[in-house]
Amino acid sequence: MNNRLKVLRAERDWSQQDLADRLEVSRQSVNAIEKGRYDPSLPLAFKIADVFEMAIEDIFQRD
Amino acid sequence: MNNRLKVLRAERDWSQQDLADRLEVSRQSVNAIEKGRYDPSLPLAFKIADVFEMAIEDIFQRD
DNA sequence: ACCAAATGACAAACAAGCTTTACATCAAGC
DNA sequence: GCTTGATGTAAAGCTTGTTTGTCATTTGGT
Repeated sequence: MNNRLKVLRAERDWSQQDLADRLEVSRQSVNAIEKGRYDPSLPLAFKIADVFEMAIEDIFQRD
Repeated sequence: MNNRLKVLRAERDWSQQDLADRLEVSRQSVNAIEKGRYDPSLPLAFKIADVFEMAIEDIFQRD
């Protein structure tokens, strides 16, 4: 899965830590997901979609 | 997370095994997800959305 | 009543997601 | 050159997701 986290963060000028705080996960999780080292769980994907006010499909794409 | 798998299967007259075959996962996984014992991974959620030709958000809802 | 298919559940084992801690690198500002 | 904030990575440990195997129960058809 690809994701647009880095861009979406940049658009809002959020650090990985800022996003991690909003998602209530560790900064390392945000980093790992952003770098594609693993995919978020479905609940976390929903939370991410909430935070960015977008559909999951508009944030994550199959590769 | 709630999900509409049972209904969506019923609409198509698919058994859990039928769906499992299409998703390329075990029947036990379909059963467990359907019964809410755990949530699918994000990649599997995407596959489910593909199979039903629906958005993830229209199949899974936060509870 | 019988049979077969479908469903629900559990256990053991392994894979993937997430946490904390910790360390290294990089860029910006002073 | 030093400090600070942001980023990338790694190890160890816990939790969650998925598999295979197995069994019990339910349901539909004949």
